[in-house]
Amino acid sequence: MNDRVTLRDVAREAGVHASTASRALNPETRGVVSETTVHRVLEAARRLSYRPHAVARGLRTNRTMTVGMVVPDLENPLFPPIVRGVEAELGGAGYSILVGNTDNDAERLRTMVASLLAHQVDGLILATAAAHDDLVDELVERRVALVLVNRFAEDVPTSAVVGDDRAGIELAVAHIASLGHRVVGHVAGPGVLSTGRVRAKTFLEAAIRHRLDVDPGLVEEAGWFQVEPGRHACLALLDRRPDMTAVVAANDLLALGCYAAAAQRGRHVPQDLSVTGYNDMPFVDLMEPALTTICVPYREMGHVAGVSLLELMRRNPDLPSPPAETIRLTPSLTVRASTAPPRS
Amino acid sequence: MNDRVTLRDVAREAGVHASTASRALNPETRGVVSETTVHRVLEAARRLSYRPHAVARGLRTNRTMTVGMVVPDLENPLFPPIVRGVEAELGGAGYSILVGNTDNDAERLRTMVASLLAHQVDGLILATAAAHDDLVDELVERRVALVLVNRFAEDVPTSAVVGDDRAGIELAVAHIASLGHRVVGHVAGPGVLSTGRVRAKTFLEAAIRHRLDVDPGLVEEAGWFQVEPGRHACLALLDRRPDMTAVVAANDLLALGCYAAAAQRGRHVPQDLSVTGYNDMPFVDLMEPALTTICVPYREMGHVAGVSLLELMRRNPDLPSPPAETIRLTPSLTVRASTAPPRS
DNA sequence: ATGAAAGCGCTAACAG
DNA sequence: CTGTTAGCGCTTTCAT
Repeated sequence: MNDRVTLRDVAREAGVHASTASRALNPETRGVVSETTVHRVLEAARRLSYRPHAVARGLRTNRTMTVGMVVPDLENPLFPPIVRGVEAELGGAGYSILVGNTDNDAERLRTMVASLLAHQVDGLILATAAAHDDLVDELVERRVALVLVNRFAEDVPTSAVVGDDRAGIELAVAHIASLGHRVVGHVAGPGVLSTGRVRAKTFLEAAIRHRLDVDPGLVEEAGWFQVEPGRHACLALLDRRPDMTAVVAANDLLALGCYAAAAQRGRHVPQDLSVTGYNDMPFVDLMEPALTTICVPYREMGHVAGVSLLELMRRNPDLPSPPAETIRLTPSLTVRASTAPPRS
Repeated sequence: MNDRVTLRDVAREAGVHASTASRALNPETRGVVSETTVHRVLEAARRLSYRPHAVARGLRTNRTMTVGMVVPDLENPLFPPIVRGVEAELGGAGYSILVGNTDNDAERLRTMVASLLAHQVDGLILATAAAHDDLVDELVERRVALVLVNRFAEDVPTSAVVGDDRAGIELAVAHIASLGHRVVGHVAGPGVLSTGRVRAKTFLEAAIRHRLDVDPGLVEEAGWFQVEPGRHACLALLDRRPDMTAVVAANDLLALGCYAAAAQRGRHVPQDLSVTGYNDMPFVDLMEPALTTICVPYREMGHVAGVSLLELMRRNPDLPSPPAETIRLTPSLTVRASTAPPRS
C-alpha cells in the first residue's frame, strides 16, 4: 500500500512533464493533448500500473467525489432501498458514498455530519427523521449541497424527496370505504414524527370525505412504530368500539400488531377485521394473511434524491439562490389478503 | 462551503505559528505544547469555528480515517446488521465507512474496490460472496488491510469472520432428531455458493450421526436462496418421500417456501411437517407459524470484523507476515412454533 | 516550547 | 500542444 507510483513517475516514463501526463490521464482535458502523447502516457500508466491518488486530487480540486448519506437505522428495511437508489444514481456519476447510522441520536447526527464535512464530501443526503432542527439551517447557511429524503424541510429552503403520505392514506381509506366499511379505526404513529402526524391528520380528513364514522375514539396513537405498540393501540380501539370492522395502520409493523390484537380478541383478519399497513416492507406478503398495504417507492426515492443532489453539486454554490423543491413521490396500493368486505 | 478557515487563520488569531497550532489542535501532540498556548489556540479555533480539513491531513499523513465496505446487496437483510456492527466498531475509533453495493457483479466489485483504494481507504471489508477470485490475491499482495466477512478466504492468508455453518446445521438436525423425527429432508441452497455446499454436506454428516434415514432422495437443491425455489424443492421432497416428517432448510426464505409447499399438499406446519430455517431474518418470528431457525450473530460479525481490521491497520504493513486468522462465530438455535414432535 | 521550511500528489493558470 | 510555476491545507522534521 506504499510504494506508490505517482504522476511524475508516469510522466518520466512517458518522457513528458507531469502536467501533460495529468491532462492526458484526465478524460476531461484529454482533448487538449496530442493523440500520440495521450497514447504514450496511457501506456506508461498501464505499464507502471499507476493508480491516481484521489485524495491529492481532491485537495487540489476541492472536490472529493464522495457524498455523505446519513440514515437513522440501516436495519429498518425502509432505508436500504433508499441507500441503494442513491448509490446507483451517484455511483453512476462516479461518486462514492460515505454512510452513517445515527440510531436516532441527535448528537451522533451532529458529529457524523461534522465528520463527513471534514472529509470534504461534495454533498449530503440526510434521511434522519428529526423535525426542524437547527442542523439543517446551519448546513443551508454553510451552503452545503443538501438533500433531505423521506423527510420534510420545515421552513428552510432545502431540496427534499418524500413519499406523498396524504395520497397514501387516502388510497388506504378509499380502499377500505369501497369495501363497505363504515366504522374504521386508525392506529396512528407517534406524534413526534412528522410521518405519524401527517398520516393521522389525513386519515381524519379522508374519513370525513368518505363519510365514515368520525369519532376521536377511533384514533389511537402508538408510542412507537413497532409491533407491540401497535397491538396495544389496536386493543384499545377494539375495546372502545367493538363495532369497528377495519383499521388503517400508519405503518406495517403497527398493522402486524393489529393482527396480534385481533387474534387476542378472537377476531379473524380479514373476516372480522380488515387491516391495512403502510410501506410494503419486505416479507409482509408472506404474512398470514398477506398484508394489504401502501407501497412507497423507496428505491426511486433514493434515485430522485441522487439526481437532485447531482444537480445541486453541479450548480455554482455562490450564484443564485437554489430552487429547493420538495418532490413528493406517489405511493400505490397493494391489495392482498388482509382486507375484505365487512361481515354483514 | 468555501470561505474556509484554515489552520493558518487560527494560528494568526492565536498569535502563534501554524505548526504550533497544529500541535495544539491534535490531541496526540498536544502534550508538547505549553498549556497556555493550547488554550489560546483552542479558543481561537472555537472563535473562528475552525474545521480541520481531513483531506489535506490525509494527504500529509497517508491515513484518511476511512474504510471501505463492500456488500453484494444491502437489501438482503443479512447485510445491514453486519454493516452496522462494522460501523459501530470503526466509527468508535474515528473511522468513516464508504459503502458499496455490487449486485453480485464481479466487474462492479473490481471497479468499486479500485475506487475505494483510489480514495485511500485505510482498510477494506469485503462481504461479497464470490469464491476464490484473484481480486483478493491482488489485494493481499498489495498489502491492503483486508478482512473478509461472511465468506472464506480459500487459500490466501486473509483475515475472515464467518458464521460456523457446520455448527448451525448440527444444531438444527439435533433439535429435529431430539423431537423424534427420523425421516428428515434437506432443502439445500445452490451448490455454487459455499454456504449452500457446506450446509448440505454437514446435513448429511449430522443425519448419519443422529441415525436418521439417510437417502439421497431426502436432499433437494434449490436453485436460489428464495421462496419459490424453496417451495419447488420441498414439493419434490414431499412427493418423493411422503413419509417425511421434518425438513431442515438451508435458509429462512427456503423454509418459507416449505411452508407454501406444505400448505399446497394439505400438510400443516408443524403438526404434519416440522420446518427449520437458517439466519433468523427479521420478521420470521411473525410468520404463521413462527419459524424455528438458526440465529447467526451478524451484528457481532460486523463488530469482530471491525476489531480485526483495526488491528490490521494498526500493524506496520511491511513488518512480519500477518496472522490471518479465520474467526468462526457460533450460531444459536431459536425454537419457535414451526417444529414439533412427529404425529404418531 | 515554538518557528521555519519542506512537501504529501495533484491540477490549474500562465507562458511559450 | 507542452512545460513552468504555484500552491490546495496540513503535518513534520529540524533548528532554535
